[in-house]
Amino acid sequence: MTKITTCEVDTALDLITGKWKHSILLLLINGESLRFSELKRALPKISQKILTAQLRDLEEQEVIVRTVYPEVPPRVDYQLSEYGKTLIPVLEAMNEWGIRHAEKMRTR
Amino acid sequence: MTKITTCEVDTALDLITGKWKHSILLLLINGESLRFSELKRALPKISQKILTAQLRDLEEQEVIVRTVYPEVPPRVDYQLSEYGKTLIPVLEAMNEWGIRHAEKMRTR
DNA sequence: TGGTATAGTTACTTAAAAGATACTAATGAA
DNA sequence: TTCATTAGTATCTTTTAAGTAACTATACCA
Repeated sequence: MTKITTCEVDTALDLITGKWKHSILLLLINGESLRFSELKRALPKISQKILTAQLRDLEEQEVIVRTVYPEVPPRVDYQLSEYGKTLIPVLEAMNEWGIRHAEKMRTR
Repeated sequence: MTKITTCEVDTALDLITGKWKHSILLLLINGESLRFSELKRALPKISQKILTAQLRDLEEQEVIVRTVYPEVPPRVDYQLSEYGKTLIPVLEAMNEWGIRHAEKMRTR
């Protein structure tokens, strides 16, 4: 077994943490490709500024792909990159743990 | 496949995020049981206040166990609970992803 | 009598993340 | 000519997380 190191875990955490990033990722996992406005609608409480910032972060890490269509009004869509898909097992592990944890907290 | 939900992922994230929590967890995974002062030494830049706060959080979620020995000077040690050990696969998934990500970023 | 050790607490400050609100460019449609 | 649409920016404010520094209790040891 490879030893788990703080540093490598940090790297993965950076991509998932923040109030919104993992929600964005999950939408893109489940919904294929989504426009800016669709993400905004799916996360009604996020502000445009924050949504933009988070998307830019994810794009910079090459986890999502941003496609601009030269139309008016503008159209931009976001999808998980092939690379981003490698995050799915990580989110799955967290999801499974979360389900068990919720159950545990419910029955105590 | 179970659908990954924001809410369950959130639960797991809460336990791992913050500047120090996952480092504390990793120390306890690798080092069995550690005293407050040992954790402090292992994380030289954390303040006592924050270390206490993070440990209390983890204890409240039943992820770690706090044992007080009625001695003077006081002795308190912390260890992963059986339940806490169920987090190991989650950290492992993140660790593996982190290693691959580091490699990718290095070779681009 | 004063110093040392451990595991904290308390009160205050700073930095980082997030939020609110108003604004823009370009085009077509009424 | 004005309005609607989309994907943003720019500025300012608030909230949350983290950090700093000083203080405490208790017993032992010199």
